[in-house]
Amino acid sequence: MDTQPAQDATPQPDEITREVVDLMANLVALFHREYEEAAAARSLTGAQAKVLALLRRGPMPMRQIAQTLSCEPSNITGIVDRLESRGFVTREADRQDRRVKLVAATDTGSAASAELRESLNFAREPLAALGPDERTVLRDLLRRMLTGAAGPGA
Amino acid sequence: MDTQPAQDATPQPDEITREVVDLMANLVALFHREYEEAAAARSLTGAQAKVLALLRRGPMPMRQIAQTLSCEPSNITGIVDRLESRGFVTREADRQDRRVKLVAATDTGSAASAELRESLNFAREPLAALGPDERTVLRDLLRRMLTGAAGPGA
DNA sequence: CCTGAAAAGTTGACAACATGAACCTTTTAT
DNA sequence: ATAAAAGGTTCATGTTGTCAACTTTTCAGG
Repeated sequence: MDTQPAQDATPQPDEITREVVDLMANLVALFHREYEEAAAARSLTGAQAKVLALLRRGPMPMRQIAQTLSCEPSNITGIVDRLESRGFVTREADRQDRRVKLVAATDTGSAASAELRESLNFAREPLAALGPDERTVLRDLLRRMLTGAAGPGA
Repeated sequence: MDTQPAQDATPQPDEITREVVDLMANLVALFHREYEEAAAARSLTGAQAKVLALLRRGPMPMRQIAQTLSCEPSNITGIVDRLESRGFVTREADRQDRRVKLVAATDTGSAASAELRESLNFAREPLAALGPDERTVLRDLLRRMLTGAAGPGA
């Protein structure tokens, strides 16, 4: 295990970084599957669950939803259509700017979202392998990673 | 900081766990977006890139691909169709069992996959916030989480 | 005031992904 | 030899995603 010097122009990623990326990819895949499953168990798709989760803090304009999820506004139209037709959200025009449609979760929607969130906390297998102290360390590391990047606050 | 005793039947998730789950969800979203972007930059979809990544270790039957990605075999048919039509993979019958179709990456396919993997290592913004020691700690934690769960080995 | 540019959402066409049922081929068991 | 089972594919259907064109509302100049 000789430490190889970073060569000239290419920022050669060290072994640790490479492995962390791989592990992360696996964890992301696992997380993603479980999220989809948990959503499906409540007859929601992943995308619908994500939108519903965004509305936990209050109503939000279509455009902002699209920006937060990094997709086209026209895509959100369809997702909200389906959520609305099932009574999970409502659409109403903003008083200040009538171009804006504020999407708000109904009680049913909030309940479904909260329930899903709770189920995630419990079903999350991977975390079971870590003790309290380790979770704290993990939390701090994740915090650093997220605030350093595109941290949307809170 | 009083340690609250686990109450009776409900495994009340502590604050730390809850926050870790939330952070994880954000990180997963970020990772996912970047993966899709990196794949799109090589005119691959996320699903296609995932399949191609699976073939890094050698040819694999359709069914096994489906199982690994937790989806229906019929879904893989389409994805492999598109990869094949672009020369990224080949399909050939297994000698032992001619029902089985072995999907193998072509040179072009392997190159694209490797390139994407490399680009991930470098583009991974969140990791930039962590120093070498912290990455090591993170790696160990992630390892524990994955081997404890449904670790498919390495 | 009025006209035109810009912003927010929606619509329509289209491709990819995902599922489930029905089907064909090959293997395996009886 | 025949039936059951396993691996893939096909078809129908629904959701997600993009892009371009369009409507409505707001805002900026003249």
